[in-house]
Amino acid sequence: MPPARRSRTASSKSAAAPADIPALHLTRFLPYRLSVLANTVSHTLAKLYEKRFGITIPEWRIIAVLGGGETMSAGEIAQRTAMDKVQVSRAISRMLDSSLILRESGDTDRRKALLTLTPKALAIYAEIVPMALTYEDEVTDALSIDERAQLDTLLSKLQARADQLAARPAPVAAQVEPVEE
Amino acid sequence: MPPARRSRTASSKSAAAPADIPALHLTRFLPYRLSVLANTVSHTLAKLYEKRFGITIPEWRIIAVLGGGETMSAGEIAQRTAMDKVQVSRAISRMLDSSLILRESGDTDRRKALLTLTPKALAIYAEIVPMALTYEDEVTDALSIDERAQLDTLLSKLQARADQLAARPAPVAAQVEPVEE
DNA sequence: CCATTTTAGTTTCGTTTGAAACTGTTGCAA
DNA sequence: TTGCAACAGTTTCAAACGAAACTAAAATGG
Repeated sequence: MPPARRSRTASSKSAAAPADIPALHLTRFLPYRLSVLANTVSHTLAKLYEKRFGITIPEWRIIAVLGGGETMSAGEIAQRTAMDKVQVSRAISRMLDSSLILRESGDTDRRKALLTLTPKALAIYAEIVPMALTYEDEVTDALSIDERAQLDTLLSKLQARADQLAARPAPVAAQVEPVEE
Repeated sequence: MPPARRSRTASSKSAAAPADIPALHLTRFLPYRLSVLANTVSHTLAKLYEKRFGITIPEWRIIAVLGGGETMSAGEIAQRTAMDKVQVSRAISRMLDSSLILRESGDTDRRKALLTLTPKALAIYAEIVPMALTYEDEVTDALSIDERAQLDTLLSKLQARADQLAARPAPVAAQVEPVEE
């Protein structure tokens, strides 16, 4: 069932009486729901990774993109994992310490370091991928086949829109001085 | 279109050759997609809140649940916002500093503090709710009416399942010693 | 060529986080 | 009662984070 939509009456700015302010219920607020769901899922998975392999989510992501045996630069990893370069840099230095990754500076461009997984990391990859996919399956088991396809579509559309809105410069017009009582 | 499902061949544990390991593409991996989407959305919204009102997401959530003018304890807030008590405690102390919240210790139970928004915070509530709903609308504008209903259903089902899986005790059987090369 | 800008990645710094320990209060039970 | 467990909330400490400054190498262009 479509959620009952709240009415959006104009709000009087100084109202201490909450009566005419449109209500917002967090539990029906999309950003909140997404955040809670993503959190639950990530957290569960992170505990699994941590317990079994002692790695964090950033490290797992790097293993995931390099798991095919490819070699790439930190920048490429950042793009593919949607992490920023600082996060990638730190994860890589942790992985160097635990010899999960190999770094050799590029031949043609000495700024770019070529990164490859070590056999140790590849062994983790081989074990962690089935684990991750199993967990994903367990979650999506809550859905019918049709619903899984819907989910795929919806997530893509929402991400595209969210990206678009995120890229939009801050609404300058609404820039007013902070609220005072 | 339903995402092409990856085959799940058995993996040889020590394989340094990546050939027979089931592939995992982050961009199709549900936990990753959820995390990126939730992140994009939260981040965009957080910047809006911060710019306009100088508040963080935890503070916004507290304002959201107390915005009706109700009074409740920190514990209740924690439940309703899905934040843990530490996060709530810290947000409240920030809000006390900026006089967004009022705390009076309970009469019958002096452990529980009764929390209420100040008029200043209610004014923020009145302004922020339309902003938040507008952003939500902008995001969901990417979807048809049908799709919005689907989204509601899917998120509820996924959250229920994720909660269930999170509550499940860690798979003890899989507890093996860390991977060594 | 040399000076400037751009790019790749790292470091730093102040803040936020999460887990665990802690304080104070209430409820329960011998 | 008083002694102990459970509860509400806070503090502490170490790890993780993000933004911005920084270093080093390549590309640009006058």
